[in-house]
Amino acid sequence: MKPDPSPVRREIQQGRPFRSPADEAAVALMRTTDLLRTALSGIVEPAGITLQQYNVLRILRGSSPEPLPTLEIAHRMIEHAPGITRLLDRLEAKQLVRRQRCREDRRQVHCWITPAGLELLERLEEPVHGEVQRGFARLSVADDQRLLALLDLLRAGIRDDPM
Amino acid sequence: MKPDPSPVRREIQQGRPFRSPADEAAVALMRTTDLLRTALSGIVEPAGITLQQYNVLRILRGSSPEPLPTLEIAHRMIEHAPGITRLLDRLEAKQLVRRQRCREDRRQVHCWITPAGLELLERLEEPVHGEVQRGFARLSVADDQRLLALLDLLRAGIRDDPM
DNA sequence: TCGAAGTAATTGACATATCAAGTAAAGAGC
DNA sequence: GCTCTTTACTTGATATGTCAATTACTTCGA
Repeated sequence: MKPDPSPVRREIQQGRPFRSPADEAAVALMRTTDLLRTALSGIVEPAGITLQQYNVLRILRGSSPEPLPTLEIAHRMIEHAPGITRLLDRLEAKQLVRRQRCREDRRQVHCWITPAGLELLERLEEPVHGEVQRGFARLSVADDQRLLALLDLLRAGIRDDPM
Repeated sequence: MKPDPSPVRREIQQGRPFRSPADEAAVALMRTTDLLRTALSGIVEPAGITLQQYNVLRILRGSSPEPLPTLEIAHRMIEHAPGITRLLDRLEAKQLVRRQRCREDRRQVHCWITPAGLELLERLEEPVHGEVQRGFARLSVADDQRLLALLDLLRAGIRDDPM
């Protein structure tokens, strides 16, 4: 009797087994994140911002009332974002952030979150948190921490592999 | 003495702690996947295709020599892809897939991978597998399986939460 | 203090993604 | 066989992402 293919293999209807557990975990990782992103986008986008824009607002709230220079925001983002300037253009157009060229170093542009931005974040806080809680409902707190530890290891491995 | 902030918190320079372990794991998940995607894109894109296109080619190789209808490919993709038609347009332009309207059901369009597509996949096979192995080098096989199990649980939770 | 090198951010050209509407064919019900 | 619904895409409009080149400013080093 054939062994049951794993959940990931069933989901993507892959006939052959994966070449290694790491390959299977890599696919599972991307699928899972895609699902999570889709779920969170579904909460954040009705409010008129993308998940990345939401992330930028949270970063700016974190430093507020201090401003952050543009590229510092890019560095702190969850997902690598080369289009940071235009992303900020859009947030500024929606009046959710304010920008001003820095006086001490005139190459930099400082960004702040506006009161409207703070208010929007506040409105989204509970729904986003709730969605994450529901998504993770089947994992215990210990599971969350195991997952976290594995992901930390993985990031360390990906980063210092010579690409 | 202050407790050391977790790796994720240090990476995104977040001052305040996360609201729950699940929230922190969600951020870690997105960061980790972004890193992995970037690393894999770095291997696949020099060959002239995106990671999503690579994924489509692998799906078509999986079913080859049988063709797959367009939307069936979309269903099997790792990452949800509404732009499947144009994605296939690009692969067809590169002569990596071939399409033909289905005779039995003329609404469907059948897609095959071409010999050039198969050859490209073969060239990328080792580098991609190698990159995954190196990235996962710090995790044991048992770790890979733990990670996989946690991700399977998580996907199940995200899917049947009423969004 | 002058030029070379480095940084911070912007811009332009182009590729890709997203969403809503449209088209064509198949199937279901009478 | 004739409408109605559903399915399987396709298309157009628009937003967003990506990469390379450019501008403006600072810093470093002789």
